[in-house]
Amino acid sequence: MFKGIRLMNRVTFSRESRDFRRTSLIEATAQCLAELGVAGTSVRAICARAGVSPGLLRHYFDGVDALISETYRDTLDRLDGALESAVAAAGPDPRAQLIAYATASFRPPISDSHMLATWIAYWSMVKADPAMAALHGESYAAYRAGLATLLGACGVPAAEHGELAIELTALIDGLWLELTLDPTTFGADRACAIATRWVDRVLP
Amino acid sequence: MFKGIRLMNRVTFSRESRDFRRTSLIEATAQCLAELGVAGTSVRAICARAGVSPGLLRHYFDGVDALISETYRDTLDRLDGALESAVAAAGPDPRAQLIAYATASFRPPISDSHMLATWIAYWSMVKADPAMAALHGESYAAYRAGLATLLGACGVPAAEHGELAIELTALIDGLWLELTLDPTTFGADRACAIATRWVDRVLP
DNA sequence: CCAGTTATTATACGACTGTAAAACAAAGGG
DNA sequence: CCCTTTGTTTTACAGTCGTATAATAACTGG
Repeated sequence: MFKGIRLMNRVTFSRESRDFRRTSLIEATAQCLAELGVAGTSVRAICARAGVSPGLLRHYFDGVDALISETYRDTLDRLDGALESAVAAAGPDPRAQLIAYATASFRPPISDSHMLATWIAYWSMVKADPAMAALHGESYAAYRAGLATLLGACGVPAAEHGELAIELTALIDGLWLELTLDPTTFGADRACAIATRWVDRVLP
Repeated sequence: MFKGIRLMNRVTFSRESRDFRRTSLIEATAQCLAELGVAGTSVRAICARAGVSPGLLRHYFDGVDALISETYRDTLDRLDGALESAVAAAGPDPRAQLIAYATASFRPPISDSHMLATWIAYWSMVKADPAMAALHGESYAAYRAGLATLLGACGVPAAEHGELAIELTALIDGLWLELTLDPTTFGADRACAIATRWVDRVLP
């Protein structure tokens, strides 16, 4: 009946690879941010979610800030993947690809009412951490470049790519922000319709 | 030489009215959020900024969350005032008024690179506090209603006011967000130009 | 099987948090 | 001048934070 019970009750554990642990912690971080917000996300919450003890975080990352930074990088990579998938699924028509790229932000996995908390965490750090600011700048530039390419394929003159890419990016960001802040104002379908209307207004 | 020195060194203080103290604390909160971000804003930071001791906050507000909520309300009131001023300064031309309303967000006092931290604090609470969510909803609806009125004055058919108001609001929010996140991507002038171009594309 | 390596747990630390409440003193009125 | 009211300071508390580190044990190779 008492077989296997330790007097000191230290938990048994299994060793995992460095990659496995880092990935688990990154995923746990994203989940905690999304579900608990910035205020509820702590070393203890993350490690509990990852199924490890709190001291482990500092073994694999320089600190909790470094972990959040890596999580941001991971999130951006996933977003890139989602955008590529959306465009590929749209088929060969340039207009359809542009609309797919533009409206991907209003669908899972990019849009989820929990994602605002995640982005709030990242934005908080962008102003304070040059590495995060650089990540943000690169990501934003890449997104706009993707839009510019698709606008070009739709016959928009090259001289207009830059401004229109900024404009459409801003429209998408603004719609996404309100969608996550308050999904009752308008829903994903309406956001898609608005973005599509913008595209059709602008295309030659 | 030792005249006026107390043995226990308790600080001298002066009494102020309830209104004065509440207003001081609200202003101190906005300043702390803007300059120190969410992570750096605490009861002690706010009260130091307001020139009072930390225990005073709980005398005048139910807690730090209630203070931030009031500060949000105050911020929204100030924004309303700034929008009204911008429109009044634009003169009687409907197009000029619409553009003034739309571009006010890219100029002080609405746009300031420190304001992102303030909005991040508010957004964090919108998802958790129904009163804050209600404030947000009312504010957003009022902003859109203002736009719809100005669009109407410019000859836009009534049936289009709703969608166009959402679209322009989103564009402004998205431009504002990027402007505060990274002012090097494009500046206030370029944001104003983009918003103005949208207006002229849409007006009959 | 044993020894060595190192992933992991457990624990402690200093610092900070928001809140609570006793003590003090500013201010006004009698 | 004295007393009362109450705004304000001071101090304490319980709790949480991220980090550091000693101890333990999982695992592999000889």
